[in-house]
Amino acid sequence: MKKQRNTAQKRLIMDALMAADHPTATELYECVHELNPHISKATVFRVLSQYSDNGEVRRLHITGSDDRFDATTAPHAHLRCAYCGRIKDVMFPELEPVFSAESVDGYKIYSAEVDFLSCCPECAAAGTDKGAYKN
Amino acid sequence: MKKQRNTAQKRLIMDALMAADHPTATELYECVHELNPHISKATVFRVLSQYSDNGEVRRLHITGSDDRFDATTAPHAHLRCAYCGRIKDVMFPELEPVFSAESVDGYKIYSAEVDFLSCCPECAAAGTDKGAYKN
DNA sequence: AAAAATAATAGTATTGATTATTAATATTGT
DNA sequence: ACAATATTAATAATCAATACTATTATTTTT
Repeated sequence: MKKQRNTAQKRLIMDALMAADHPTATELYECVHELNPHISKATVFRVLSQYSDNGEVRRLHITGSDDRFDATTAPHAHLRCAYCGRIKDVMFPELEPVFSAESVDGYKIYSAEVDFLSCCPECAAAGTDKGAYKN
Repeated sequence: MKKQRNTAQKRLIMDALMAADHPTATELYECVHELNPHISKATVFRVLSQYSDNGEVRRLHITGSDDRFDATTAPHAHLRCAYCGRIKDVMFPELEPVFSAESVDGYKIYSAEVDFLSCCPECAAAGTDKGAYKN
């Protein structure tokens, strides 16, 4: 792998990612663009992919949305509200064996992604829950 | 929800989906197009979305690929080989509590998706495994 | 069994996220 | 400072997914 350099753009993008909440690349671009209107969209995509390849950032493949990015690297699952779209990090004991699996059916495991489609308390309180399968 | 009709196109698409192995919509379109060259790409996307909204089909958002579709509705996780891209359905006892969770942190759970990034036995044997984080 | 109402389709155009390209700029090692 | 290498901005290109629309198929009503 090519040696990587530390640039102002990368720092800006990483800082914005840590401040943001599971943004898509495009959302992060908009965010970063306000701080430095000169930054390119392609740079955001490239830097995120680079960090993701390193394992410094996790790329989330959430159904029904573009890829999202997460600066939290400790093992955790995601709760996504089907109605308002918010995503919450979550960890509980039953997930432990899933994230620590090293081999399954002869496949060597590198990492696991666990996503729950759900209804958040706020949307439930607002009566938004239709019990849908929608995804 | 609108009442749904059972059409020749839908049957064709569903049959092809069950015969195929976690295809993307485009792959499925190509497959179906050979049997009926008159069928429209938009129809494949529409029918798959319809089934997915019903819960008859699961939509998978897999890293580095377009959405894929799975006709198997019983709870199961996916093993994806980081090198050859193959996807294998898998179920083991430790996953049971994950798929049967009904509520977490006040979020009401509708469904769970579990995906393992891995190296399949064939790619491991071929020495392809680089232990990568790549996704 | 027509007519009316509704759903689905084919074909095409459009959208929008992501990737490729390339010339210019910045960073690092010597 | 110089040479080698990595990074970037800006733009163009790609391609999955969606929107649109006129037409066709199916169901329901009369």
